[in-house]
Amino acid sequence: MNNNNNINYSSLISNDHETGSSGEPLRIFDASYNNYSIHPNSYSDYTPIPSKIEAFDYNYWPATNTHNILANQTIVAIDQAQTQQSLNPTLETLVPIPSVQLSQLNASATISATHHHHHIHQHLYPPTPSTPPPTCNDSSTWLGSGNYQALHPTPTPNPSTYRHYSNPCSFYPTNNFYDPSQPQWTSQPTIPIKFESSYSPPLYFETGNHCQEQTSKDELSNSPQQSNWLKHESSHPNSVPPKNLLNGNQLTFKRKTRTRDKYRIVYTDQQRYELENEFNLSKYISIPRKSALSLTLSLSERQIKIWFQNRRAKERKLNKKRHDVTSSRQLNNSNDVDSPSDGGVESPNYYQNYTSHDYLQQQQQQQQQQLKSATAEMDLSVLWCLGPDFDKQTVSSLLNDSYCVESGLTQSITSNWWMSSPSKWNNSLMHESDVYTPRSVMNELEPQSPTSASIKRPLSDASNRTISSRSLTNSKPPPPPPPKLEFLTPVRSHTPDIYNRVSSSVKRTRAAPTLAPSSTFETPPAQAIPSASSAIDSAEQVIF
DNA sequence: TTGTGTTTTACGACCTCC
DNA sequence: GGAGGTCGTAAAACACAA
Repeated sequence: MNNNNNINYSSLISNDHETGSSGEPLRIFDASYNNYSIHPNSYSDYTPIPSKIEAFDYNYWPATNTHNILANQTIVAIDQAQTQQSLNPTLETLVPIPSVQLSQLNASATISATHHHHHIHQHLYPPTPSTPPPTCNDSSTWLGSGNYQALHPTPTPNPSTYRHYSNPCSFYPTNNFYDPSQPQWTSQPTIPIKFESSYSPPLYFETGNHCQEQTSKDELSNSPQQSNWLKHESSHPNSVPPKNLLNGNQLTFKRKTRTRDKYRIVYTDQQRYELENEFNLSKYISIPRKSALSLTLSLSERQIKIWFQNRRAKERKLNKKRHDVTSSRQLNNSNDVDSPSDGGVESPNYYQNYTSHDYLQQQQQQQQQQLKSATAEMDLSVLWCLGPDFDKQTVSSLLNDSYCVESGLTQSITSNWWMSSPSKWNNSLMHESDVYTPRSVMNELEPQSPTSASIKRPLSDASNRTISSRSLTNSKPPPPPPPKLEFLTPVRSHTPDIYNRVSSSVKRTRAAPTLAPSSTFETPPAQAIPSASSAIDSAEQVIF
C-alpha cells in the first residue's frame, strides 16, 4: 500500500505550508471577528435537547454570539501584549497579529507528521512542543480575565499522572501533545510548526522520542517489514513488532494504537465551539479554512478534517434518526397524533410548531433547573449564546463572570453591537489578507458565488475546485432545500440557509450507487454552494 | 461507587474525482 | 496516485441512574 514510501523524516516539519502554497495568506483572528453575530443560518429549528446527540441538531448552535463572547476583543485585550511578545518572530512576520489574536499561538506547534496513504497524511499529535506547557494559571492563555478554561470545570490532572488527555489547562496545544511531561517540553525552540508534509517543503526535523507516541502506523510504514507487521499487528494486537519498530534508530518506531491508553484527546469547548461554528457555516471545510482553523485552534489539519467528517456523520445519524421517527410517526399518526412516541426525537413538524417563545420558555426552565443559582434572572439570550454543548458549570461560570458579561455577553445581545452589515465594518479592522476571519464574516465579505469564489479562492480551496470542476459535469440541479423553519433568535440571522449547501439527499451511497457518479457523489461544495451563494448574494442585496 | 448507555476522537477500508 | 469523501468501528470520555 504505502510500503514504498520512504519518508524523509528530516523534512517533515514546516511552517504552514498550505498557506503558502494556496496563495491565500492565513487569516488570523481579527477584532472584527467579534463583530459577527449574524446567526449563520436560518435553519432555525429548535430541539429541546432530549439527548446530547441532539444538542447541535439543526444548527442552533449560536455561532455568532458565542464568538462574540469568547473572542471578544475586550476580553482578550489583556492578553495581547503577552501573546505577541511570546510569538515567535517568524509568525509575527507572516501574520500580523490582530488585536484578537488567539493567544495560544505562542504555543501553536500544531505539528502533524507525514502520511503517505490516503488521509493518513497528517499526524494528529505534533511531536515537538515549542514551549513548555502553560499552567492553568497562565494568564496569557485564552480570554484573559475571562479565561476560558478557568471557567471551564474540566479538572486539571497532574500532568505527570493524568491518563486521560483532556486538556490539562486552557492551552490548545496540549491537545496535540500527548505527554507534556516529556523533556522536550523545555528544550525546543519556540516555533509554531505544522507538521504535515504532504504539502510542505522541508524545513527541519527534530528527531527523537517525541515522535514515538504520536506517529501513526501508516506514517511509520516506511519499510515493507514495518508495514507488514503493522498490518499484521492490527489483527494481532499482542504480537511483537520487529525490532526496528521498537528502537531502531532516532526514529524509534512505536506504533500508535487504538488500544493503548493514549487513545484520544478531548477538545476544549472553545475548540469544539469554533469547529461547530465553522460547521454551521459550511458542512465541508475548505483547505484555506482548514489551515486557518488549524492555526487558530492549534489542531492539526487532519484533526480538523476528521472532526468535520465525524460531525457530518453525526448529522447524518441525526437525520436518519429523525427520518425514522417521522416515518414511524406517520404510520401511527392516524391513531394518536400527539403521542409522544419520539423517544426524544422530533419530527420536522415538531420543529415547525415549536416557536421561539416555546424555545425561550423551555430554555429558561432548563437553565433554571440546571443552574439552581442566582442565574434565575439571566438573560436567556446569553445562555443561548453559549450553545448547547457547554456544560452547566461553564455556563454558570461565564454568567457569573462579570467581566465576561460586561464586555461581551451583554453586548452580544444589543442591537448595535454587532454590525451585521459589512458596510458598517471598520475597514481598518478588516484585513482579510492577513487576518483569520470566520467563515460567516467571509461570506459577508466574499459572497461565494460560483464565479467569484473560484476566482478569489483558487486551487487550494477544495470547495472551489469542486465548484469549477464538478459542476461542469453535473447538469443535475441541486436538490431543493428542505423547508426552512423559522426560529426567532436574539440576533436574527441574515444569512441564508447555508445548511443546504450540503444536501444529504444527494449523498452518495455505497450500497446503492444507482445514479451517475457525477451526480451521486456527495460534493456539497459543487452542488450546493452555487445555490447557497446565490442566496447569499440575494440576501446581501437585501441587506444593502 | 459502579454499571450502563451515549458522545467524542480517531482510524481503516474503500470510494470517487482530478 | 493523491486528495477527501463515507461507513463502520474502537476506545476514551462523559452523563446519569441505581
